[in-house]
Amino acid sequence: MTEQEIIGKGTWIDKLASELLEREKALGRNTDLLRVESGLGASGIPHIGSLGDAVRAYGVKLALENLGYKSELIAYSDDLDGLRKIPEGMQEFGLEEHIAKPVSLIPDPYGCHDSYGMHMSNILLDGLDKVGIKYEFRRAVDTYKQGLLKDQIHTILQNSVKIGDKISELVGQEKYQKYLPYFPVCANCNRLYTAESTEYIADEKKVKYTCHDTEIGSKTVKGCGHIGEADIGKDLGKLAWKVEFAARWKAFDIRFEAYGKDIMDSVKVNDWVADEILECPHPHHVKYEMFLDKGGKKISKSLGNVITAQKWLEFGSPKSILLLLYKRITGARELGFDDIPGLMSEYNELEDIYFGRIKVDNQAKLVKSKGLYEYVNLLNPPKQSSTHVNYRLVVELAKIFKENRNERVMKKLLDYGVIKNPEPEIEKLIELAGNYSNEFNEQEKTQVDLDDIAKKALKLLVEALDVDEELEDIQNTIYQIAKSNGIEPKDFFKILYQIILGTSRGPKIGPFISDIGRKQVAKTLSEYV
RNA sequence: GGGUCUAUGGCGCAGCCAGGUAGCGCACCGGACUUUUAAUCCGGUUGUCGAGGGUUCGAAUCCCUCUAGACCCGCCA
Repeated sequence: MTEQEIIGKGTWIDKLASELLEREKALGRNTDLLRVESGLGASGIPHIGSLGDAVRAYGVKLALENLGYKSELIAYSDDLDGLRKIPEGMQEFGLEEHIAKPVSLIPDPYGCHDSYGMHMSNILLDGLDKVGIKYEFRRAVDTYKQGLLKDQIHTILQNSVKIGDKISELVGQEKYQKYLPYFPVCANCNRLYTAESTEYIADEKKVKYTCHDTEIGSKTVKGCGHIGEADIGKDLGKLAWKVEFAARWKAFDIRFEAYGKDIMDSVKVNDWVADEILECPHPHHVKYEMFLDKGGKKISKSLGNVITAQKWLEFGSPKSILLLLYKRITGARELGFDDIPGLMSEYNELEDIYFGRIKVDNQAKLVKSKGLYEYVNLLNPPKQSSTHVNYRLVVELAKIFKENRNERVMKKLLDYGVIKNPEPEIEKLIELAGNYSNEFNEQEKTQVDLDDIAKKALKLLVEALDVDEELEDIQNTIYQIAKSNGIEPKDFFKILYQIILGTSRGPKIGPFISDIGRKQVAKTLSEYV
């Protein structure tokens, strides 16, 4: 591979940006400002996958800028979507009565935002802020209220028959051969979906509707019987997803949008609508797989396995999230909090490559790794490398030291010669790794089988540890006690590890006992005698 | 019914999207060190890269077919 074949920073993001540019040039469009878009769901608690959509779109924006173009990320909250079901863990808020209402018209159950939808969007925006992503925030509710899509809605409704047929042809959904792809919000009961559009009055730009019972999932939602007209430029109502993106792409002049494979069909239809009905070439796309929960491993029962950015950041750095999202886009991936330690180390490794401390022979791979490092730092990499401490090591130490953790773990790291000075960065790492060890290394109190001989030996050890003067050699003491009581030293050590650490192995036990404190260990052991 | 992804030592995975020496962790084996456990350190073994075909000087990587599994869509957004 030669130098000139490498585009930008050599990552998939650069390749995508360059494809986008070539396409724009071929289309002959103005490239003064290349907008990229990310949709934010607002009906449920945002998963890390929703964050990924925006983070990756931001990556493309960075790549475009790096190639010399101006770009901007629009984060668009779909807060006119109706609430379809009550999310896990939110049963107690009495949201039943708000089913089918736009999430921006439902009060915030937590009382801290102007609506339910804004509360949810805000969790995502907060996540973006925390990892350093910059964006222009827009809301569906404002977009429709201000009539920003009215021309596109008009064109779409005038062509509804053609569109309905095409939807049926492309994805096999026949619904829009019968109904208009526009859902008014009922002026009487505020519900979406119950109000069924029956007719479009093109001259007045109004949609006639009737509010009646409808099925959402397996439940029936009551309509109020209201018959009304909705002005597409003023009144609340929204396009069906199958055509809405296209309208938005044209109105906002969007040139790139990534999408998850779950909405592949919608994108296919919207691309056609944009190209053929609205006569505005659809944006460049990339499809990504969904993150899946780890099969069989229940990581966080209480939280229902939802991985939010906020939860992730209790254990991992913002960069670990960015690395996860930028290292790859293809491929199905099972994701869990137990990926954090690996990502934390991988970041350090990338940093070493970037600063030349690790040699990489393959030139293309070197460029790619360096590029990835730069993207993880949002193309603003540090001037010098940070101090590296292995995350897993800190987790192990945090497991041992629960009291005065920061101080004692730091001291151990200094003793081991892993670090030269205590640094705030390391403190943060101890905090993260400490949270991780608290959450995932719950040691079930192992049932330790002790016979009388073992108990006697244990008792002798307790007495030996529980004296005031310093012990010369705890390691040897343990060994001697085992031997003189007819226990295999191997078995005796195993018993001690089981009691102290809940595992059958561990660090060299003499110095380890000193670290924890002799008296403390004596106390723990005495509970088994 | 339509679609997407995945398949790489015993186990878990990376590498594939821009073809160029098949890698990592765990496990396993050997050695060093410690009077003796464990830990640690050093070294080592383990592969028809799911099957078959094609492109190429060269394929885990690109293309086609097949097999198995997972997921998504076929309510709605």
